[in-house]
Amino acid sequence: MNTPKEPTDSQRNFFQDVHEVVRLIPPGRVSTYGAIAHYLGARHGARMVGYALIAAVPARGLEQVPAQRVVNRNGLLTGRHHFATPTAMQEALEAEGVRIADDQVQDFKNVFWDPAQELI
DNA sequence: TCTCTGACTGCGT
DNA sequence: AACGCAGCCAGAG
Repeated sequence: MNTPKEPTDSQRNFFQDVHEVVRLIPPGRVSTYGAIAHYLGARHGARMVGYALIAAVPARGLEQVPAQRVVNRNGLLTGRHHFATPTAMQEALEAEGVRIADDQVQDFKNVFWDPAQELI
């Protein structure tokens, strides 16, 4: 059987794959949806990466999937509204040493962590 | 069953 | 340089 309870192994695999990459992001560093999508093959589209994070909702365990370390290509905390609190994402990053200003990561290029380059 | 939106990005005009 | 559009896949109405 194919476990009808699950949508499809392929989809679920993608979700878990994203979670794994996000989990590999070191503290004090941030990554982007596009970087992760590209690392996975860029065939899913950055959108799905963000969508996968929704399934990874930190509400279940922030340490399990540090989605706060994932921002858009502009270094903007686009998904902060999805956290338990609108400032949870910012505070979580600041707690790790990442400076945030106006919902935007400072020195983004400096704290940017590319899985395809660092996690070769 | 069809349509729309959504934690995005890159390209074209 | 700035603005707009199309592409990616999946879940919800």
